[in-house]
Amino acid sequence: MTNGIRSMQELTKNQSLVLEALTGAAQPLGAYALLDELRDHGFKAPPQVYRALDQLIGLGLVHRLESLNAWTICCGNHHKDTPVFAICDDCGTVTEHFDTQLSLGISSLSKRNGFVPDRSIIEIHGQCDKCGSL
Amino acid sequence: MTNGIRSMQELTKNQSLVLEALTGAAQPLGAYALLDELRDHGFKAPPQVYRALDQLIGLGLVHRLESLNAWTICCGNHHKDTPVFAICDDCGTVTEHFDTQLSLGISSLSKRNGFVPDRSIIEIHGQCDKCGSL
DNA sequence: ATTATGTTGTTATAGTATAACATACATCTG
DNA sequence: CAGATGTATGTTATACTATAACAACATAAT
Repeated sequence: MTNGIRSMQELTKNQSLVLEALTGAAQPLGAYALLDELRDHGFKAPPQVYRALDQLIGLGLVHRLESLNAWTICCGNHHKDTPVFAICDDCGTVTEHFDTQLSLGISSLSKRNGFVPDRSIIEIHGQCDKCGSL
Repeated sequence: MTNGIRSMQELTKNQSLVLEALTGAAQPLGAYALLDELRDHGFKAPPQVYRALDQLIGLGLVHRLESLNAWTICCGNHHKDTPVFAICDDCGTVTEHFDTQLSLGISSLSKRNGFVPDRSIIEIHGQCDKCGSL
């Protein structure tokens, strides 16, 4: 299986291009923003972007922000913990956090309700440090 | 102002129709599912649905599920608290919860980072009670 | 080599949401 | 009342987001 081997060694060209574009961005990018940025590198159609994004998510290198329809790089190796995103509605900046209390809260609430959690989404909209103090 | 008065007394026709459709549904509904259900009642175009949904959300009667692109009725008067949704990926059932630990966690994390929270999204995907025990 | 399998490219289309303008209707003001 | 204002609603058109389906290509195993 080519994919299993490659995932250990390196990313495909498309995966690398998408990851670099996201890394260079100050904010999360939408799929079509990525497509536009990567046309010079040979990208021509949405599926190329969506596939690379799905694969990068599978590798834990990228997150999707559900409330923005956008993607951002994963900062760190906290795989398995639920990431928490603070999204500034003024300047668009998004920061990623990990929080034990929130992770435990998800587990606890799930257990209490007989629910088996698989993946959780926590996104906080508001004003960031900078924008809040203006 | 008509709206201020009406919001105290009653919903507009479109708002009522959308709310009833959501109340009668076993699961969250998408905007176009609502549109189809309400064509018999005179609905003809998406904006009618989206406007009613926005208004109902403003009134605290309806929630949007960001990870499903769908809407559901709000169960209760917990206005101000962050709702937590448990979404069964097997049967599609969604339950709404309120959790002090999670609410405090959101506040705490925000304060720690100088973030001013406005609205938060917590959605847990997994298997519900029923589906998990099959 | 040939088949089987998986990955990528490409076209077409499906699904979700909103802009923009038209119309109607109620309330306020002179 | 007449006109101004504000909101809600209807309607058309379009923008934005995502995936299905098939073709082309590459790779690995038999």
